[in-house]
Amino acid sequence: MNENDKPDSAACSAHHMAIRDTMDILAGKWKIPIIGTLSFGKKRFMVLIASIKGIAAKMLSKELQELELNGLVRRTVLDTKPVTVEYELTEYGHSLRPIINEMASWGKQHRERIMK
Amino acid sequence: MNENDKPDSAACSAHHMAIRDTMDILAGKWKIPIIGTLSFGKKRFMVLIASIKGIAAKMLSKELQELELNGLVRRTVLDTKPVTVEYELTEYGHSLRPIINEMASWGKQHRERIMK
DNA sequence: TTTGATAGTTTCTTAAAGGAAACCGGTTTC
DNA sequence: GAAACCGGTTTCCTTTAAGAAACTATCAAA
Repeated sequence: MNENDKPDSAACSAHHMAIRDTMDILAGKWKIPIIGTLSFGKKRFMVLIASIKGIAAKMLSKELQELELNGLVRRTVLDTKPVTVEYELTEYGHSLRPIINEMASWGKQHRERIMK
Repeated sequence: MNENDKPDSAACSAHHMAIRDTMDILAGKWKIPIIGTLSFGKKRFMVLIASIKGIAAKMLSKELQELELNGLVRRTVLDTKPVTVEYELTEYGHSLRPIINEMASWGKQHRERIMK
């Protein structure tokens, strides 16, 4: 294979597509904070609002919907006096751990590298 | 530690920041295709334009500048008849491999999961 | 019956990302 | 001298992401 050839562009673009899928799922300002917060256990809507500094209700609800759609988060309505809603990471949601950890450690050493 | 507490919010937000740094570096529609294409070897500007389907000169040049700024890509001007410019991944650029591979494999199985 | 809590939605506005097309400066071949 | 090649930049426009603030529906306690 010559360096300047496109090597198997079909497999290659499937590769890029898979990466983009993953990026899209984690995209936006709030997905990581939300997943990070939920990784410590289930939380109600208002608790999330309070835990994630700066997030607005609109954003939280929108991002949670996307995460739920992708099967990463489970939403449970509880039959309490004022209705409460609990959000938690699914098993599948937890499967993002390795990726997130890799990104965190790369990001950390990158910051150090940039500083000096 | 109670499940509903914020556990060490300082370390936690440093963690999120590191993840965001990594995401930002890979963000945008073209970073992954560019890195992917360069991972097979150095390429000239026009070759990149031709290899990366759909990219416009403006975007390519902008994204390459960012990648260079972050030390992931090296730009070399060659003293040829019409000046040509070669772009290549640095060692540092190659250090993204593990992350990119993890994202690719997670993305692949996610796509399969969504299909069924 | 008014107030407060919960879990959102709606509306309006601004900021950032991205694309299409034209342009530019240097060089070289016809 | 005209046209072409290379590596961009500029301008203009559209789309998308995000934030702030107000609003809604349901229930329960005071």
